[in-house]
Amino acid sequence: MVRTKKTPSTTRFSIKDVARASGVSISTVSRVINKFPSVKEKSQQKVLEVIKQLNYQPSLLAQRLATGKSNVISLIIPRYEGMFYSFYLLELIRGIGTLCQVLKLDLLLNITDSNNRINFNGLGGVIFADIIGNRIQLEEALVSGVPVIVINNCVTNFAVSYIAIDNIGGAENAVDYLVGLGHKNIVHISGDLNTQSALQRLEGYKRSLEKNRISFNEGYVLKTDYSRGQARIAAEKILKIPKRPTAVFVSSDSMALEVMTVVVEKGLKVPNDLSIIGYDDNPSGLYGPVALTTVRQPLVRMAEQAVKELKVLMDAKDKPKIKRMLLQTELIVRESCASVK
Amino acid sequence: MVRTKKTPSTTRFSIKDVARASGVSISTVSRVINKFPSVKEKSQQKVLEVIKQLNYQPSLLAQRLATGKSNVISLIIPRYEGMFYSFYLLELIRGIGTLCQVLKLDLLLNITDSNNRINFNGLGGVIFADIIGNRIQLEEALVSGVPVIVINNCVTNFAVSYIAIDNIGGAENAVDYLVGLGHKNIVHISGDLNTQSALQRLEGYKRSLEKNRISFNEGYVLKTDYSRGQARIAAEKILKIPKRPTAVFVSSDSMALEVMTVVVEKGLKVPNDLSIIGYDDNPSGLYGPVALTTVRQPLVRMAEQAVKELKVLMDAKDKPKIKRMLLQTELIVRESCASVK
DNA sequence: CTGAAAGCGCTAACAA
DNA sequence: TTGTTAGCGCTTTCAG
Repeated sequence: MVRTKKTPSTTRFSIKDVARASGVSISTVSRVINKFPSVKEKSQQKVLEVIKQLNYQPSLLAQRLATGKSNVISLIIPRYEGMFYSFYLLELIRGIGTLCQVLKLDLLLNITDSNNRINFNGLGGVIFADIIGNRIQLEEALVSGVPVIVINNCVTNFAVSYIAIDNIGGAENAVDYLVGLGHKNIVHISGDLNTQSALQRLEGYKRSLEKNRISFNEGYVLKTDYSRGQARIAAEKILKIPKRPTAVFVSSDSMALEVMTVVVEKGLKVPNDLSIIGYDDNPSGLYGPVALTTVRQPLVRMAEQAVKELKVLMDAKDKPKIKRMLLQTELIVRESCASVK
Repeated sequence: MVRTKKTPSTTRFSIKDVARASGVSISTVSRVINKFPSVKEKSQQKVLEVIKQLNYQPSLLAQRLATGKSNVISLIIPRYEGMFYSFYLLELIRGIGTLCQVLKLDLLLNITDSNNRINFNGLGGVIFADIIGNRIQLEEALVSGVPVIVINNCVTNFAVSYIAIDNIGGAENAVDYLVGLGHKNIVHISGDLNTQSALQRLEGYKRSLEKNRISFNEGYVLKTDYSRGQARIAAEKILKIPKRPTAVFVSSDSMALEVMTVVVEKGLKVPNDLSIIGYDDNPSGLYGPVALTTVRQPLVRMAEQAVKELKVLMDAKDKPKIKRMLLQTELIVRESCASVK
């Protein structure tokens, strides 16, 4: 029976049209599309020609439905205030997006908070760009059975693969560097301690002190929410400490820059009056009164690794075992730290 | 005939399972899913219950294939060097992503250059985040018939809706402001003149000069590729101009910051020795020796407008007519410009 | 108010 | 090497 003609959002040709126009069966067209070697040269030629002529593109929808496998992956981004104010996310998207293009994966973006049920049905895989505030989604993803990979967070309470950055080591190196320059009076401006990164950087700070036999002073840890405003407050506090610290390890570059600004405002000099070391290798660290010494995280590499690993999970026949990777940071020495005698 | 069981990437329940478990037909389940009013209270209850129990989620793929309409939109991002070094893109993604979530649109990300054929089949709509280097894709999209909207570029040679920012006006205002402060000797550091934005900002600069009866001097336009490196070179050239300019209008904040750094390095003062005005309202403009006066673009609003407009196109029964919108900028006065007597 | 059945565009046995 | 056909999971007439 003839059905009323549908009006698809984009009126295009289907495999049937191609088959008809090239005088072969649908299957043959399908074979050509999927590059089966068994198609006779001649038929292939003809089909390819028609495809070009009609400007035909196979419907991904139908392909996926038929094969039962999807090459769509979703990048799940927490709708977290700080998220869009770091350049972290952009680097991530760049890394993931670029690699997806190469691997012929479709990248779906999902900016979401915990109130949002997301439909994992039909997804080939999922990447969580951090999981702050998205634990529920992670749980649901896991239950649904899609391949999942978590980025930038060492998730221990779920059986899931992750790829993160060695924040503890990075922070430890940074403080070690300061100690190496002769500093003993080192404060730390921490980020939002609800985030794992801030927690780990604080831990790295402590470890370095301990290793270097410098006693840890609770009052030397200034807590912030990663915002510039709180960085400013912290900086002012630091400058009021009786025996003024000679160095500060700041949990993010943007905060470090704010600290630098405050210091300069007070008529003091960086690095002579205060050495500052940041974290992130944010490009804007190159501006400011003096170029910021900082810790670089391999964000793009982390992103790419995540996609590669996800692809492995997606292609795996049987359930592969969980992988947990930690990427190392790199100390970027510029001009905001001086040695002290 | 019984087929070999498929192994879909995610093994989940189908509408059939729900139908069976609730003792109704597939159609009834479908009606419940789609909130048809004609379903008997009792059946509905039962179905809903089973759905919850099985944790069933309808396959978007199948839905789309069956209805012939897709609520997937693709954001096409040129793989353009500068793209990922501005915060433009992040703001865009934030605006678009957030609104998509609200409107229940799936957002696909497509980072691509002109070598890449993208499959518009199955897409509900397309947004071009600028079209530098993606003219071919735009053309193909238009041919394919998907609803298209272009952002940040006044495309005149294609019959397509766009929503862009009034760069000419923004630049003109900036220079007017400088003139208002008494400056007559104003240079311009332009961006990559292959981009429309740079071209328009240059145009705005010229218009302001003309309007204010200041003669235009070709040598007062320093051309760059929007990079910091070239900004530095430009800044050095400016400082060598015999009768030193008193103000500079820079085509981007990041370049303006570099100029500021150079000026400070030479032992000069901003804004007393040189007034600087940027463009973008990049958050990092708040750091640096002095807070940067700049031109703010309504990026998030532009992004949201684009999605809204695209939705209109997607929902339209008949072909709606082309819309072209220009959003106004806002001058953000901070401390990098001084008046001159 | 509900069910049967066709069909969306494609893939993948199976048979020829 | 190719065509036939069932079926992916859903929507949508059409009949009841």
